[in-house]
Amino acid sequence: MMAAVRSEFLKIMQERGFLHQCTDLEGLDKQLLNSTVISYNGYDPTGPSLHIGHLFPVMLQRWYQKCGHKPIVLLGGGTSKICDPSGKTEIRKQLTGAEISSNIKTIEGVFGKYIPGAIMVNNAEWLEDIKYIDFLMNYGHHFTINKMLTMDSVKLRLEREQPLTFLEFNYMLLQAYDFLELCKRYGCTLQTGGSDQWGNIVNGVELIRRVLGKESFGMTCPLIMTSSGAKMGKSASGAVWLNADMRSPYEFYQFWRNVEDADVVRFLKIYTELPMDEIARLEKLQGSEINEAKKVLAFEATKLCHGEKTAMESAETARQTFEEGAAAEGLPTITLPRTRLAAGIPAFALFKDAGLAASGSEARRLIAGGGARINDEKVESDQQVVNLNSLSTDKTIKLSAGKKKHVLVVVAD
RNA sequence: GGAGGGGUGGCCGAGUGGUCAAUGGCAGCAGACUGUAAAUCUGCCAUCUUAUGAGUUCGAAGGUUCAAAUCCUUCCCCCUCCA
Repeated sequence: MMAAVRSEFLKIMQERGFLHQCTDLEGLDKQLLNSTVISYNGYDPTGPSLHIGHLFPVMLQRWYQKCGHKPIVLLGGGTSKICDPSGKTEIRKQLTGAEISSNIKTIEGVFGKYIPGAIMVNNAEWLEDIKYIDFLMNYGHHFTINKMLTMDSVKLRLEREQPLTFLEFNYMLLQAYDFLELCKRYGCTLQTGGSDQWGNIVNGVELIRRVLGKESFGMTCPLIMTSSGAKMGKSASGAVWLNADMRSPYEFYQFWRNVEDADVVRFLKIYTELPMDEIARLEKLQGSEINEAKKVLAFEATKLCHGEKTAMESAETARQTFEEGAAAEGLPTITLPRTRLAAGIPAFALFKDAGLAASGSEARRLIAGGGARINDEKVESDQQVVNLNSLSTDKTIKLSAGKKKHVLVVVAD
């Protein structure tokens, strides 16, 4: 059983399911109790937005700040050029400098929302100018190949007989160096991360001890999977991004609204800031009542990401759409010129244009499978023509692919 | 450097001259059942064009053949063992 912790932060981590491993739980607890501790969590800007998978450490850092400590958000502008082999079975494509800096630009805003005022640094700042010989001389002797080979990230690749390049092999050294650098610059003594980061984190703690003779800590969160074993963050139509221009708040809301029963409570603890006793109350719900808990989850999570007003709008859109079967305004929308509609559009083409199918063929398949509806009426043929007569009284056409995906077509004069 | 094994659709993995756009599993999509859940059952699932259609696939390029993912040649890449 885990030792009883006394600091507010660790208590929260424990009861909400954030805690997986810690290099020295008691020691860290004491530090947190006695002083303001500075910690960091690294994010590699590998995409143009963070997605739900990133939210776990973000929430962790948010709590950390709330508990009166100082979180540093480290953007891996330098390390993402290398690709972390941790948790990956094969090499990922390398990013160019331009991609990385454009990613950083779009990602930064999200941190501002979740962890306002956090220190943000980019490790390119110190990694870019590293001199190879100097680096080897100063730090190379602190690492042994023997130990590096025992690291899961390395061992796994070797066992699976998948190539691990020297480039990737170096990732852990650079991450350890990051921690050391942040310790020197900001007095950072705690690194957090996902459980796949454990090896990298431990290396950093070790390096700090050897180089600075200073104690530091590492803490990881469990790898979050859905109950059915899927990785967090993907939905039917791809990653669930946090940036509103890549995934609308309504869709973000729907992602949470649609989680499996078995995940609701766990997600409430992690992805919302609802008090524990409130969560305990929701936990007691049974059967279809669980939908209430899902609504709370969806609303709270959306509120954190997109603000309360938007969350309410999303909830309302969902309510109208699913509980009233209406064509709610907040649904994703496409606009068509009146002339085009007047000329008549075959159903399959319209579904394609609305983004409900990736190609004409896919739209045909959807229609053939009986999953396509126009204004809630099943589309019988892909040749069925949609024209001005299809407009409902409020000048829109509601297209549905399956029961959950709806798009409104509005006409522009 | 030598010997051997291998590269097949998002992934795993069959197929070793025609019946192969390619068995099966996973993932995905849709339908039924439900609670906007899970499980289960059913259908779809390389791609594309308004289609009982089409040009293009089995690492790459050539060749043999009426006919190739399957045979031959060259090349690229990966793995194992030996040096």
